[in-house]
Amino acid sequence: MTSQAEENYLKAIFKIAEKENKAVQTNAVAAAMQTTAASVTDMLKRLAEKNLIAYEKYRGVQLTDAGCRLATDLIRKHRLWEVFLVEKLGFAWDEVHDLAEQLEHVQGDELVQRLDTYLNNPRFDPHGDPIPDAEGRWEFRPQTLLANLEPGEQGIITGVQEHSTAFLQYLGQVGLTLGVSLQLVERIDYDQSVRVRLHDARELTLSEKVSKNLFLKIENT
Amino acid sequence: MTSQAEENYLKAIFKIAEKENKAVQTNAVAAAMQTTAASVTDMLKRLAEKNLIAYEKYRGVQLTDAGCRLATDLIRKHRLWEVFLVEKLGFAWDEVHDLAEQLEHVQGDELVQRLDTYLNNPRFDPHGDPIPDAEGRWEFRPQTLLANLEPGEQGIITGVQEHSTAFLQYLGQVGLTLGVSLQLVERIDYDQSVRVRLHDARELTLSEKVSKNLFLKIENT
DNA sequence: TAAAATTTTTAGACTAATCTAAAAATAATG
DNA sequence: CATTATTTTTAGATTAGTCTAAAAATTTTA
Repeated sequence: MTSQAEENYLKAIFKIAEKENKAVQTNAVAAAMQTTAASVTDMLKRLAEKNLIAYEKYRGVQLTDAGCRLATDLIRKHRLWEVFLVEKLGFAWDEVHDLAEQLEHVQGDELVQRLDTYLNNPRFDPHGDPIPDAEGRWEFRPQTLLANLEPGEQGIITGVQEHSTAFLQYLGQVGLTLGVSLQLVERIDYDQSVRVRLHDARELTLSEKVSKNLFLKIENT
Repeated sequence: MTSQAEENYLKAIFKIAEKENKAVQTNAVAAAMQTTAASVTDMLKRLAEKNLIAYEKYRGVQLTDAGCRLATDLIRKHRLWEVFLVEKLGFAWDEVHDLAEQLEHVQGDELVQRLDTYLNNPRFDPHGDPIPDAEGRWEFRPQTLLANLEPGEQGIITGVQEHSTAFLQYLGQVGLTLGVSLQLVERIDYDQSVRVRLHDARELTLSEKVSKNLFLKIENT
């Protein structure tokens, strides 16, 4: 059996490993978990003992197949619960993370399977992140940052890079949510901000920061 | 903040206090929590420190108003989640206890409130137990044990005294669930077993044990 | 009401998870 | 390549929650 603390470490390691394709460093985990390197070292020993990670002193860690599977299951549960909270209970997309963080630790395969069915086997969560299936596989969906669009190109919002409450709330306020279609009108050379046109012809100016955190699926017009 | 362990103790104390109207004994808590008296004593000190119980050495405990409120909130959450699991996810009434036991510890007032609304503010859980409202109050519903019915009297099943999987499964197998209407045909003197007639004219013989664990609302015919 | 039985508490130890401070290993730099 | 700087690990403590075994308090019984 894995404790909640262990599960949280596994998830953190998985997410760091997703971005960098080298062994995950102790300090990176400490930063992600908001704790000290010493605590991380202790936990890494425990996880290695349980064969959930391959750990070599001073050399960083990698998830084993078992650890990777556990992490994937956690992410599956987290994202399914997020769908539930938004679709069924009517929470906003910036309100569900902390609740899902708790719900993902509830044990019960049957529960996850039934929840999945109840939600009609969603493949993406309310932030556009893919939901692993019962076998731990998930769908890859090609998407581009708004920052990489050429003027004139058009796309549908499919996800966010940053998940902060502030960013999600801002997007919600200006009417940018998943599925919204927009066209890049112009990129300002001076500060790399972008002017975009929405479906209803309304125009918005978005900072470079925003454009580098918003994913779109480019539409052929 | 209260830990899950603390919450479980509060709930156990609440449930024992519900039945006996004297101070709750250490050993009773130990039995309910399936642990030792020594562990209970340790926990009682912690809970007293937090003013959740009134504790006097060797004299047993009572919940304070704060402790009682916390216990009630937990029961509210537990029973709401049970409704969710049965009504929305299609679990059987004998499968939901352990899952609800985990879900009840998820923190978030907004979550509970929205869940309650989503489920149409149910007043009773799948076993017929009352669900406290957001203020901690619940509905009293007069009900009688099948064992106390007179021959000829008729009633609707409203709840169970015992919550064991075995009992619930047995009831399910013979078609006895909440809302089922039945009439007491005869009580056998020899072993106090009862013969009952269902709505569809089918007759069943139920042991004394069953009749002492099944609640009914008597119907005036 | 004194002895026996029961209940409860204390004492001391253990594990998981965390911390700070110091030591050790690795990486970076002049 | 020797010396900093950084990263990581160890050492030693702390807290919550649990345990066993023994001591203390209370209750029951003769």
